[in-house]
Amino acid sequence: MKIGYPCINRTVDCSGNKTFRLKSYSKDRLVQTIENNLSCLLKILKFNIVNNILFFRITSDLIPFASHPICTYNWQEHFLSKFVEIGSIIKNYNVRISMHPDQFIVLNSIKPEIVDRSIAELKYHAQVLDLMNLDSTAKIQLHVGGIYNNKQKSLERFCENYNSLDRSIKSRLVIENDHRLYCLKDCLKIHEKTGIPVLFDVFHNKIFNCGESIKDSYSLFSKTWDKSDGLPMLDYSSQKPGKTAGVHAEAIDKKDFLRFLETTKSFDFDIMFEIKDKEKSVLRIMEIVKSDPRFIILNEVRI
DNA sequence: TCACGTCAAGCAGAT
DNA sequence: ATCTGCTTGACGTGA
Repeated sequence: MKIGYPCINRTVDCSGNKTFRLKSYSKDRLVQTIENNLSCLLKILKFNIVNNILFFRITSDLIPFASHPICTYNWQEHFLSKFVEIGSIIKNYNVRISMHPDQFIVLNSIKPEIVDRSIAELKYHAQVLDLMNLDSTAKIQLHVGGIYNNKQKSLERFCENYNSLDRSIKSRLVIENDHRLYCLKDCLKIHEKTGIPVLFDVFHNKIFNCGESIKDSYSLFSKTWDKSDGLPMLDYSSQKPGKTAGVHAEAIDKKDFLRFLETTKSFDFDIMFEIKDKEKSVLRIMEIVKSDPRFIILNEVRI
């Protein structure tokens, strides 16, 4: 069991998700931005390792415009040695990696051009992980997509489009229950048809579910992960008090999380904290869970 | 140097 | 018709 956080670290003195406007695109600007983002990613990973944070979500902004037609530069080759270096650190310290393409990626869209763009973006994500030589336990998590007034048809369209994907994408793609359209049960249906693993979002499930009992949820989603997929992944967050349902909290609610650990003590998975203050909440929780035998702890790491 | 409108891209429900 | 939330900031123009 590992605990991680997504994309951004506010403690290190760099920003690993720098980008620029499409209007100001140039090869030089691209190279310079990627250079910054990759160096910062390495810095964040080292920070994480020293602090026993062994799960991390890499930002989709790593390579700006990677799947946009404007980007014809071979960044893959130009930065190959950097990718390999980062990948070695990840593997040497047994770090778990995920990525989460953003809301524009809709594999079950009714518009073919959106599906095409989405596949191009998935290809970019898979490529990043491939260039780092990571195995199939490094995952790309995606929501099922839209409903378009017909959930059954839209669900089937997801399965068809998933089946047509390259092996390199399929081996990394997992689906996640969202907070208003596709519940855990829907995702499990898709798993039955395609074999795709299901990532469980505890917070989304609280806001929107199809009546699955909490206890069942953990064993049901865990079973969708094969040995080659690694430990099941789970997204965890708390509601920001006084905000509309679905808004993520600023910091982790310690009591709520300890209760969660208690109810799930017969399971093992990797937990992603979707919390605004990122690594700070993870560090606070790490202090508490250090003694929990389920957690993987590195001792006295120098890097 | 700073504030703030806007940024490649989608969807659906709320306002 | 427009805004909100989604992993979220950060770019860059205008003063």
